[in-house]
Amino acid sequence: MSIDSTLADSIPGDASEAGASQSVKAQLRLREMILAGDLPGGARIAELTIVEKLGVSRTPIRAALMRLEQEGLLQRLAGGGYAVRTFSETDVADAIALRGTLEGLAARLAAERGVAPAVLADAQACLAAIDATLAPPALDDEGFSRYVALNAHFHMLLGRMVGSEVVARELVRVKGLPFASPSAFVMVQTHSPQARDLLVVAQDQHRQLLDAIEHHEGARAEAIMREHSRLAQRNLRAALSGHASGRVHADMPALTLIRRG
Amino acid sequence: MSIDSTLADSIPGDASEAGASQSVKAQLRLREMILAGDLPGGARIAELTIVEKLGVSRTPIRAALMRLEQEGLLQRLAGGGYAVRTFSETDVADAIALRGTLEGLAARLAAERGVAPAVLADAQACLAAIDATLAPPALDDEGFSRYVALNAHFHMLLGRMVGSEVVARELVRVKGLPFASPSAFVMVQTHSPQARDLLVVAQDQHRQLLDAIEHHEGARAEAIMREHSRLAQRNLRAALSGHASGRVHADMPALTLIRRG
DNA sequence: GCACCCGTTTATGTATACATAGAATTCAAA
DNA sequence: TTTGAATTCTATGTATACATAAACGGGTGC
Repeated sequence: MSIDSTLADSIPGDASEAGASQSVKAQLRLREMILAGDLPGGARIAELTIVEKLGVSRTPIRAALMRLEQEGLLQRLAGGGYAVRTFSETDVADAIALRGTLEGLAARLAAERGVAPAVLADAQACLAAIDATLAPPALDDEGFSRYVALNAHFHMLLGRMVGSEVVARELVRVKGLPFASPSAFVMVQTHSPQARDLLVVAQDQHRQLLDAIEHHEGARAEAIMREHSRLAQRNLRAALSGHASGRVHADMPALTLIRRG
Repeated sequence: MSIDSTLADSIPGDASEAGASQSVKAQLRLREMILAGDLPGGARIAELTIVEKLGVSRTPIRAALMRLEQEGLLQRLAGGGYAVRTFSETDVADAIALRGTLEGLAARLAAERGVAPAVLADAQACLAAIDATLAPPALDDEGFSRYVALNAHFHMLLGRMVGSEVVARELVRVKGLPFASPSAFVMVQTHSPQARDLLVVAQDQHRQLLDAIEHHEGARAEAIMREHSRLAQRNLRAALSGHASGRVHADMPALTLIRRG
């Protein structure tokens, strides 16, 4: 089971900077800068500024900017050029709901059409690994990190369970937004006492989902995934209240882009 | 009520070629060529070929190709470059289901959150116009064309009824594929006796949708939109059987891109 | 002192030249 | 004749020069 492959998709070629084309490197570095808050939300992005910051010419920069716009991180301005997009609290909630809806569709289709045994086995193995991670009564930071990676992997496998290329594609797109990803706000709860319990609940939903899919229970599978996405909504709210109280979490750079309304 | 504005969105700036930037013009012309079958499905697209065909330089061509890939009409090849994407029958069905699911989400959100009276009034006016179009007992080609335009307008208004920018955005994206649009295969049925009846059914669903939204009946609104999208599935099947029998409809250029499995 | 106009500057849009990697073709040798 | 290797050609990735439009600032006139 290749967990690391989770990180590699959505970017053409390898995600590591070595050997990647200039435009991909620029895309990665720009995204990093945006998420790190180096380019604050709403700030106008001028090509020439980026050129002298990254040291590559305008052509690959332009390509990277176009892709980041498609990704949803940038916004075209009226007179040309881009700005770092900001998101209202409602935007984030809607993005999570959108992901839940799409994952619900994916789950239903997988249940109705059946799933290749190999993928199903991968999913079972992934859930077993999550169980192992959740075994200790209290989790350290490394345990949470492991959970995040495995959780992302499981949700990626859901994309593989859908027979549909079209749906899988759109699913990847929606998960692209930094805070719409399945494990976006998990780290925020790390230091709360109920943190592990939330993950236990999530993991149970994972198991029920697989059970529903295996028994071709489409409606049940869909309902589970929708409800599953509401865990992210809860974590979002927790993250934002932490944000309001001034505690900006280093693990959650995307919080910078969320404007409180 | 500006019906024509329906056609203009999804393209930055004005859709008419005059005054548009070279890259937008190239994008429009390329899409036209693909849909017309000038660039057959699966064919590799070389930048230089397009350059000499359209007479603009590589830079705007590259931008246009990137956008068309994002739109779903082109596919990146492994060694760089693009190919005209083809779609299986299942792909098309999935795309329609995907649209139905997203429109269902939009309808539910609209119902739950409420809709601005002005937009609701626009929608009512649109439905009245459709009623007028469907009034005669038999429809000529011009009547069907009118229906298609009004139907597209109504579905566009659904995007405006969602409070959510994020959802509306994704909805536009999904409707971008030529055969996933709400009135994609309507014209195919033109010469069948039950053609008008299908539109009457669709229009009734429109009315029930608005009723559900006005009464904040979220689940009902969602269910209606999902079922509504199944009309397109039916039309798709009819179109493909016509396609199989050799009758290629001039009104349905997108059929060229669908490969029969 | 304020407003308007003109020039300058800076941004993006476009064209094109150069570099490099991959594919295809051709020639030679077995 | 077939296979392999080398060369050439072609396609994309990259850099940069040029054009144009918009915005900012300064100057002048009222």
